[in-house]
Amino acid sequence: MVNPQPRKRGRPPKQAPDHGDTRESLLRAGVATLTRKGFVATGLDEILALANVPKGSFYHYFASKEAFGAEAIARYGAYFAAKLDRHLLDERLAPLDRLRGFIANAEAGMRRYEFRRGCLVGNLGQEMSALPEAYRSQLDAVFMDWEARLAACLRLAQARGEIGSGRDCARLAHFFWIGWEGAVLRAKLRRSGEPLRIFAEGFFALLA
Amino acid sequence: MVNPQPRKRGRPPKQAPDHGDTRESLLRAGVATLTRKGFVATGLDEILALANVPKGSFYHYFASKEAFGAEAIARYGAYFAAKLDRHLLDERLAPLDRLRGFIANAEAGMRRYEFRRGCLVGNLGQEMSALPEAYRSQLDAVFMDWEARLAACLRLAQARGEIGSGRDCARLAHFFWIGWEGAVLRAKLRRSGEPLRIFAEGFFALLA
DNA sequence: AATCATTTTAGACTGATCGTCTAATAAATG
DNA sequence: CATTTATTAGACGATCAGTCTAAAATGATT
Repeated sequence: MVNPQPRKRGRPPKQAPDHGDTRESLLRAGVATLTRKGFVATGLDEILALANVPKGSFYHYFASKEAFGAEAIARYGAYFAAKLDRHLLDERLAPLDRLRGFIANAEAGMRRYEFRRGCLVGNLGQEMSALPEAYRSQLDAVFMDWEARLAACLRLAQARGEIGSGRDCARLAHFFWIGWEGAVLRAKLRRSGEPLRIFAEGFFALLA
Repeated sequence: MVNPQPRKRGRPPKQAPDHGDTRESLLRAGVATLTRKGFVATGLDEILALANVPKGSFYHYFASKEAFGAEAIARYGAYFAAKLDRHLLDERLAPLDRLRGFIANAEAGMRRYEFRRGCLVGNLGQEMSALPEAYRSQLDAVFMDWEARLAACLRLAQARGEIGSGRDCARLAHFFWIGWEGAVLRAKLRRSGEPLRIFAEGFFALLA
């Protein structure tokens, strides 16, 4: 349960900074649930129950499920980009070791939820043909953002001679995220981190 | 529309061999729709309308939506395995060219539907946490079947020295399907065959 | 302090759609 | 003609996203 305490009716006090707290709980619960079950399979009632927020509040803060989903995508995209940077910009490690660190961390994260949660962006991407068309460009933009961050890291490795100088790092980054989403999908299906490791191994073999 | 003619109530005449036709129409329409929209997002009404079959008939032929889905998975798995064999066992081509042929054919197939249809097995795998648990082993088995067929083809290439003799072809095949599903997902999202080509290029680079 | 305005919540309600089921219908069978 | 078997029509309750009204609790105004 994300926010177990009950809420009081009426306007909240100003010094008790409830401001945006309900909204925040909803988004947190939404990201968690969408990451696990996807958009179509997730009912508002489920998010509401997880956040301990009454239904009446939802439509006070969000215009629709579609608008809520768009914010959840943005939220997840930013959260994940920050996590990525924490690894890929860590100057204590060699560039490729940073990527290895991210991969290990991602597997640990999936294991923590018994491989039931995947990637929100991947989930919604797969559902695209049943989703609001406006999500398409948003999801694609998130991928491109992640790719740019990875490409920068790969270029650092390339400058150190750890990636052949002829290789196109942007293309390699593209390749990585294409395959990584497949690996996450498969890890969810098999309830195992092995697909993540198999893909990672292949990816690193490709760089040499 | 898969089967446009209307149906009469009551037991059908014997000489007009409708036998199994309704059921067949349902499965065909089901595979098409599940390949496009996934399991949860697809309502029975949509399949029924596509097959031009009345709702009451559905539960005459199938015990439940879950049972119907299981048959659709099996149907798609077998259909796809046959398509795979048509390429991978084509002795007129060198083993790796057979794989290239399959990839090109798959891209053409996706383009034909404007990249709106993906892979039924991949779709349902992604939805797994909202699906009947019984699907898990079934979907995994389909993947393993496809992997075995690809691995055999790769071993042929290895025997011809086109893949390093130290490489584990089963593992390479596993890598391929992990990444391929990611590429299909991305192709759907971008409405473009480019992700398929980028993944394929990387995969072949990995073999050398 | 009393009043008013604003923000938020409670939860019943709507219409659509979901998967499922029963009773009726029509042909085959004896 | 009576019975059995195959098929369908349409009703059913559950659940869905989304709406709405009234109540409640605070801030602002006087």
